[in-house]
Amino acid sequence: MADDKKLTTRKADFSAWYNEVVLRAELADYSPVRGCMVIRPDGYGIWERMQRTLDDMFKATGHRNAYFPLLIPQSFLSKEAEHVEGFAPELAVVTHGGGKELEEPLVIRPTSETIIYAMFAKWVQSYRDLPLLINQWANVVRWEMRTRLFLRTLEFLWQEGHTAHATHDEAEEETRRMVGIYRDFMEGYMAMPVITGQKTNSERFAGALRTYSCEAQMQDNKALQAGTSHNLGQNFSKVFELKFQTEAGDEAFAWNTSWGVSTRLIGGLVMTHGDDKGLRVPPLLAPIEIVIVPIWRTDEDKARVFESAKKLKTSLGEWERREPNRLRVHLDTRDNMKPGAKYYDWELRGVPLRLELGPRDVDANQCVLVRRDTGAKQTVSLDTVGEDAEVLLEKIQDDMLTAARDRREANSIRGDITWARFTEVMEGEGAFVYAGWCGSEECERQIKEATKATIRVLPDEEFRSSEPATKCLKCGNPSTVEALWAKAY
RNA sequence: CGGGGCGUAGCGUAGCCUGGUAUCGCGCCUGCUUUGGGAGCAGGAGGUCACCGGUUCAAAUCCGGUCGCCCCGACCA
Repeated sequence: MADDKKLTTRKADFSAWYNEVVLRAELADYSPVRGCMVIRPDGYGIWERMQRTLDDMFKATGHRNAYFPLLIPQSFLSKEAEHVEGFAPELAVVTHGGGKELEEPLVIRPTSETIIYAMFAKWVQSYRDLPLLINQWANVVRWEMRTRLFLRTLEFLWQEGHTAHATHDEAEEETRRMVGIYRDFMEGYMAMPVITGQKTNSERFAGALRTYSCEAQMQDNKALQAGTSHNLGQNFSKVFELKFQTEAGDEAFAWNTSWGVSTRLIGGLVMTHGDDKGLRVPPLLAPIEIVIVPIWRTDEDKARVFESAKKLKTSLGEWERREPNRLRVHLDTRDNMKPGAKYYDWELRGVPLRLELGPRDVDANQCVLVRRDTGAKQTVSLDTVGEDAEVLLEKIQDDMLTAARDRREANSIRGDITWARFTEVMEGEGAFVYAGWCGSEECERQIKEATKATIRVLPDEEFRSSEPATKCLKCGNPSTVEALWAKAY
């Protein structure tokens, strides 16, 4: 780095840029164990806001939290054939406990379907016990070969929802409902637009009937699978004997769903909104929404600027918002840094709104508000700064979503596309390509082999092209469904 | 697991080829002056040179081995 104050630019090296932002904004740090990470307070603060919001959304749709154990008997994993096949390569297995070799090894959960449905089987007897709507916040372990901060680590934090229903249709409805909730969260809070749709069989969750996904486009035009929701059918209920007596008195297997999002979302946030100055956090998820930077020249100035700044922090902190939350304000009192250095520091950390207050401002009963997303400055009266800040924060939130959506659309290609053009795009800048697909796994496989692009989803109706491609991207046969192709994280 | 790179102060590094007890920058501490876009000066603290073994009067440096981490590929939320 020629100038170690500056970040590597996104254009020069996107993945170096990403690592630098995560480390320097103090979201996370490497741990002594390969592939594991420490989530630092600034990163965890974002996660806590995500958790709180999602948790409220889950509760509002009737789900309740519970906690299931970290350790699962190995035999449980083996019961569902596809499931064990899918997860076997990445399991961490505990073979010893209390100084002795265990009779049956225990796996550290890579996901909790098996233990949860085994328990559900004990709890459900009658259709009156359904639906059973459970969520848990937990850590899971998957022994990945290649790891990246937040995006892929050996251990990560997530929530996994698990439900049991009396009918297929109810389970399907639940599966779709949760995709909708995820989408609302990602767009409404993260300002990260997503394409929703169904996964092809090759990308389906191990053991599911169908998998739906929310796919976001990162600034390098690669797709990030941001959340998934699975209709598990009766695959797990059959092997764990999750049965119930129907209203008519028959015995039936329950229908299950599971759905999850993880700390990977934080990586998505960085790669959606970050710029060459650092992180940009959407206001609704920002642990600090407004940072006050006081400016002074003399001791006398310092005293009255600080006094004014403290009052401002208090009054903003008590400002009523549309939600029961208050404005989250931080006053930067560090006296060993010049204001300019503080600006760079808070820009790196992504605080959405900066409030500059100097002697001249105090005299004039005003302050300067600076948007992190656009850099735009405006001078406002101290009498109205609460309203002004609130309006600006809402605007920033909206504008960030719009900007991200515009960028995604500018990097999307629709309609029939030649194979030559497709490979050129995937080898170059990349894009979301809505192309025709004949439905054969062979074409899907060949395209992946040739270009590393995969079908991210078969998009839901509202995302499909008004004039979709007519021919399969690979074989040229008539297209049976429109598919969204992209390289993925 | 293949390919590449790197381990020297909290961080980033020079020194290694050609052996002689470690350089510089940032950060940190103290003081003074500063503060509206990355402050200046002066003084100061901070090191098992990743680890183990070997060669040598002498090893960060040469030789052998081990470990770890990062990056790029095959698998993945």
